[in-house]
Amino acid sequence: MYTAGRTAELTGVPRETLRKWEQRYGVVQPTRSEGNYRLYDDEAVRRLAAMRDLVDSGWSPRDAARHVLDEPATATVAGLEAPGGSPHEELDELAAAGEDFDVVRVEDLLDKAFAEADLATTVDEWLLPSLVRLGEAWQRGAVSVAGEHFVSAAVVRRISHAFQQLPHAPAGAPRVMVGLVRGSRHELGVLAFALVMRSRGMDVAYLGADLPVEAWVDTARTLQPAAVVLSAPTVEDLPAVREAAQAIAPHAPVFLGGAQQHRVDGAEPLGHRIGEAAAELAARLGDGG
Amino acid sequence: MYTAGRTAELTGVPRETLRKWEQRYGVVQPTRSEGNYRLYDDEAVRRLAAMRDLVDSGWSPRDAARHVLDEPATATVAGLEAPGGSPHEELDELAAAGEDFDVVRVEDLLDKAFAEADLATTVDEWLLPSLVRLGEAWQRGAVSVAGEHFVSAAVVRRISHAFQQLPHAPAGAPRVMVGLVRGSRHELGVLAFALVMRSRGMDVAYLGADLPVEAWVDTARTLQPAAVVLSAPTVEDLPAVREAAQAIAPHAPVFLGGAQQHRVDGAEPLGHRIGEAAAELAARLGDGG
DNA sequence: CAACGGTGGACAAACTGTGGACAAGCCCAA
DNA sequence: TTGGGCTTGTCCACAGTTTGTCCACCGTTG
Repeated sequence: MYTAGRTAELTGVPRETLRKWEQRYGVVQPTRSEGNYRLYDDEAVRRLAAMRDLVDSGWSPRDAARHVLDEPATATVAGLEAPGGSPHEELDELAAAGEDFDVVRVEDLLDKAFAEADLATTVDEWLLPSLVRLGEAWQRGAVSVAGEHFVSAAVVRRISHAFQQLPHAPAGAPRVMVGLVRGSRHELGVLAFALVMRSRGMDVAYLGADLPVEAWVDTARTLQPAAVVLSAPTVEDLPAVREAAQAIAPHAPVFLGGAQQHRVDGAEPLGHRIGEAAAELAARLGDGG
Repeated sequence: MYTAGRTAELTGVPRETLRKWEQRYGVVQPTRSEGNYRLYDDEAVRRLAAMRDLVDSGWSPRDAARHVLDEPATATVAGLEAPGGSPHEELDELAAAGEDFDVVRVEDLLDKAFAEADLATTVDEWLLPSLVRLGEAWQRGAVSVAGEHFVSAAVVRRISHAFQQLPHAPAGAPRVMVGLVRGSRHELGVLAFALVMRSRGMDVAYLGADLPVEAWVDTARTLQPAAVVLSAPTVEDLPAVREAAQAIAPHAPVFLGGAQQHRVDGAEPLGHRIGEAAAELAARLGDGG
C-alpha cells in the first residue's frame, strides 16, 4: 500500500491530479488509513500509470479513464507481457541445463553463443530472449528457483568474462558511466549494455548496482562522461531514477533502459533491444555527437 | 541479544526512533532484562534493518512496518560491516585507481595479481586485504561510494573471468554447492571461494545470492553434493543462515564463511582465509573424506 | 559515581485531506 | 470570429495526521 505522495512519485501524476481523477472519474478507490489518508494498492498504481500513459499520448482524461476502467485488472509481471498465447512446451536449452545444474552444458551454450560475430545481435536475439523464457519457465514452475539462480549466475559470469576479455578503450575514447541507482539490483541488463559499449570501443566505467544519487552526481561532475546510462526496470525504481536523472542532467546527458524507461523526464529512452541500443549510442558518441 | 544502544548501532536507527517504531507499529517486541532493559535478538535486528532500508528508499514508516511484518521473507539491502580499526594512512593502489575511475589501471592491477602462481595465496594475501583497505578508506572518506563500487564491480568481473577460464571439473569430481541465503548479497567472498574450489578441480555449482532456504534444501536433496558452502557476512544474515544450515544438514555437510561464521551451530566454520579454506576443503573432499 | 536505559510527554517539520478558486484549452453555436 | 460553457490541471488556505527528535525525571549496571 502506498501513500498519496509515494503514489504520485510512482505514477508521475501530481497528488492533486490523483485526487481529481479519483473524484471525477473514479479510476481508483483507495482505501483509507485510520487518519483518513488514502492508501493505494499495486492495482491502483497500475491503473493510474496506464491512464497517465493514455493521457500523455493524447487521449482525453475522460476517455482514458473509461478505457482503464473497462480493462480487466491485470496482474503485473515485472513489466513483461505474456507471450502471444503459445505455451512453450519444450524447455529452452538453457533452462533445461539449469534445471540439471549442468555446469558444463550451461557454460558450453554460453560459449557457443558468445562466439558469434556480432555481440549486439547475440545479446538481443539469443541471450535476453532465453532469459525471458527462463523467467517464464520459472513462473509456471517448470524450473526451480535454484535452477534459475544457477543460470543467472552463469550468465552474469559469462558477460563479465566477455567484458574482461575485450581490449581497453583507446585513449580519448568517449567515456560512458553505466550502473543502477540506489535500491535497484537488476544488473544483467546494464551489464550486457556495458559489454556491448566496450566492444564498440567506448571507455566504459561500470559502477554496479545500488549506487546513491549523490555518488552519481559527484562522479559525473568529476569524470565528465559523454553519457550516463541508467536503468528503470520496475515501477519501484522510478522515484530514485527520476531523482538521479534530474540531478545528473546538468553534468552529462542521461540515457535510460529498462521496462519503465519512458516514464522518466529528462532522460532519453534507449529502447528495449539492449545490444542494438548500445551499438547505436556508441556510434553516436564516437561520431562526436 | 543486544541492548538498545548496540541495536541502534547495528541498525543505524537512533534509540528513540527504535522505541517509537516498537510502540507505534510493533515491528519488534524485544524481551526485557531483569532491570527492564530491552533485549533485541537477531531477528529483531534483521527486521529493523529491513525497515530502515525501506524508509530510506522512500516508504512511509507505517507501510514499511506493515511490509516487514507481513513478509519476514523480505530481502534486506546494504549490510553493516564492523571496521577493523587500523587506519592505514597511504591509500592502497587499488583504492587510488578506483578513486580516479581508471579502468585500465584497476584491471592491470587485477591482471597482475591473478597472474600469480597460487590463486589461493593471491586471494588471501592481496585481493581480500586490498578490499578491506578499500572499505576502510571508504569509511574514513578517503574514497567515494562510487569509487568503491567501481573497484568492487571490477573485482567481481575479474573473479568471474578467472572462474570462467578454468577448465571444467573432470567427471566424478566432488560436487560443491556455493552461494548465499535469502537476504544476503555480499557475493564477493563466496565467489572467490567458488573460484579457488574450481581451480582445485571441484565441480562447483554456484547458486548466487539471495536464495531461499527451501531452494537450498530441494537442490541439496537433488544434487547430493559433497559439501554446501554458505556465508554469514553480517549479523542481519544470521537468522536466515541458521535456518538454512539446520535444514540442509540432513542432506549434506554444511560449511560456513563470513564474519559471523562462528555464531551458527551445525555448520563447520571455514575460517577467514578464503583461498586457504577453499584449498583445504577441496583437498579434504578430493581425498574422499 | 558515570554511563546507560525506560517512560511519557512535548514539539516541529513534513505530509495529507477538503473544498473551492482559477486559468488555460477545447467545443460549439451565433 | 466571438463568446459562453465545459473540461482539466494546478494552486491555495486551513485543519488534522504522522513521525523523528528532544527533554526531564528516575531506575539499572558495573
